[in-house]
Amino acid sequence: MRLTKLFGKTQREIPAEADTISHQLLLRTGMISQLAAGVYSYLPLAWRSLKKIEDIVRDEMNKAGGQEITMPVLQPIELWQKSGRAQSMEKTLFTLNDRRERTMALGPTHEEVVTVLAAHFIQSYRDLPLTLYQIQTKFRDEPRPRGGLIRVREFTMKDAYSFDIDEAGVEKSYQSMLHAYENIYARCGLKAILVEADSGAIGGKFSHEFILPTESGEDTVISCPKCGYTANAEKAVFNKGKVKNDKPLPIEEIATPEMKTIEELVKFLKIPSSQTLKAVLYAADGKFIFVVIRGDLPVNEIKLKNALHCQDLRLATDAEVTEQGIIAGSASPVRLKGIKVVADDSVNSGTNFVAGGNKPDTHIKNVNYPRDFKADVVTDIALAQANDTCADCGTKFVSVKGIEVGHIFVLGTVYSTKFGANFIDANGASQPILMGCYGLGMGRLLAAAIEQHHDDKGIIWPLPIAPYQIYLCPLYRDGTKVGEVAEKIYEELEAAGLEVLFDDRQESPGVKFNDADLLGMPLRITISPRTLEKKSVEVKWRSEKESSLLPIEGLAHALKQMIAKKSI
RNA sequence: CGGGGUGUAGCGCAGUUGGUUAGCGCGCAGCGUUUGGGACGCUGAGGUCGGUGGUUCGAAUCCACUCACCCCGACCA
Repeated sequence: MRLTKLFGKTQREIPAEADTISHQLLLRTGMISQLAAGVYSYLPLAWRSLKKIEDIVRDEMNKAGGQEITMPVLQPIELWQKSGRAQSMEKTLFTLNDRRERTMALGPTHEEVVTVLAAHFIQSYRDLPLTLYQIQTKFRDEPRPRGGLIRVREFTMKDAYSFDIDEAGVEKSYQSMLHAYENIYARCGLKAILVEADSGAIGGKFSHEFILPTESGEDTVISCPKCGYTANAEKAVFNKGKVKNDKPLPIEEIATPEMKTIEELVKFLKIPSSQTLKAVLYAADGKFIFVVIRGDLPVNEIKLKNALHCQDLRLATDAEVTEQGIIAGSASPVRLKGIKVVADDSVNSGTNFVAGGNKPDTHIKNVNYPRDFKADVVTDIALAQANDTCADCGTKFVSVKGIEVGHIFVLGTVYSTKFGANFIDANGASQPILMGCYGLGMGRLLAAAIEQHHDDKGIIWPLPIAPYQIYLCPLYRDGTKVGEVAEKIYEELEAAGLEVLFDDRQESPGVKFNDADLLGMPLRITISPRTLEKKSVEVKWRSEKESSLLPIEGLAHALKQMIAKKSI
């Protein structure tokens, strides 16, 4: 491809709206263009790269036994009402009305449709196991699109669905997908880590996420450097330890003037925060919830949400707190009546805690569970952080931020039961099909790849997903043969099946080199009077500092070898 | 939805105690000189100052409403 013909231009300045590095680079290279919040056009360079990622994904899906299909984006809302997700996904679902005023949804994912499809065609255990997948556009009205391609409202996703007759079969399907995912990231030249995850709104038994570590990531991964335990912070369990375990003493009110936060209280009383109980007030689907947790631990709202089985969870407003007769800054589970209490199991990790007094400027000493207060639910609702200790081996956790680029679930019979997707087993009995689902965001993977592979000059494409393998960069000079030779080399390389982006612009060397670095094709070939004297061209990997000379004679062959060697 | 911010040329910005022809840099077009890390000169094109309504002799500038986009939180590939 000639740069003078390529649709899309590089730009020197960083667009003001872009904060994330991948977003900045995608815009500066002219790969994407925004139409609305979370809605983008993909220009030729981005599209080529996406196609390469698709090819890899498709290949691995096929190898894992998947069959490619395409399902409708336009879906009757009744399907979503039947699964219950019209409610649970609520505003995320894009809906529209057809001319007969029937409501349709633009598919945010395809569990409903694929289950209906499976129900149509699967009758016997002989039809199973089966894995179907598609690579296709999804629509989600995200509350907040962000970071360029990292979180968008219209995006291409590879989604696969497995169907099995029993647990053992599900396990097998799940494992083979897991391996396919690992292959995909490796083949794209990306380092993804496998973490245990919360299964979220899709529902189901257990799940894993693949996270690409990068600073601008939305997720936090907690891992144990010793035993290898790795989980999303949303899900991670940890050892909360034991704190002072003295004999329970009688409760006692103490004056704590102006002490509203745990921090202030701890300073004032000169005790560790782990010796206090913190109250956090929530509204869960509009109902008031009193949460108690040890003072040194943050609440994990995902775990809390799961414990409450609620759709919507938010902090209670000041007005709601006051309405319940609770004194903010001194809220207490002791002597609380008529309010649902959820306690983190850390309330059992010690004795004689300091808790709120539910009176202004007052706290209570020597609070013990369950002697002094009751909880409707006691479970793990604490958020794991770096330096917490591993529940398995007691080592301190480390944490890393990253972007979720893949998520796999075991669904069980959640959808098959709702949509009557059954099969006849070997004994002639009807049973619901066991399902799994496996998602992978294509555009997000592209963005994450850039996040992981760039420097201050621009992108450094991993070879397998680079839009072009080679950046051909002649430095024109009047009265020399540079132009002529470049044209010839361009034709030869293309003829040899190499992917070449030919910078045929009449620009100064500085401009060309800077664009070469910005665009980040893996190999740069420079032709100048200087190299021509030696009947050579200069070859340089974008990822490396040093360049070398290669003879023009047999160049295509030599480059192919370099590329083949790099691909291994 | 809650909190914060920004809308002036394709991009980055200035101009905002109201004052007439709205500027600068990059980019773009033409000509010339240049050429191994974003060269230089000259000439030129390009603007509903996000929108609507108001105040005023006069609004990019003041007021009201509104829209869009970005960032932080709840959601997710």
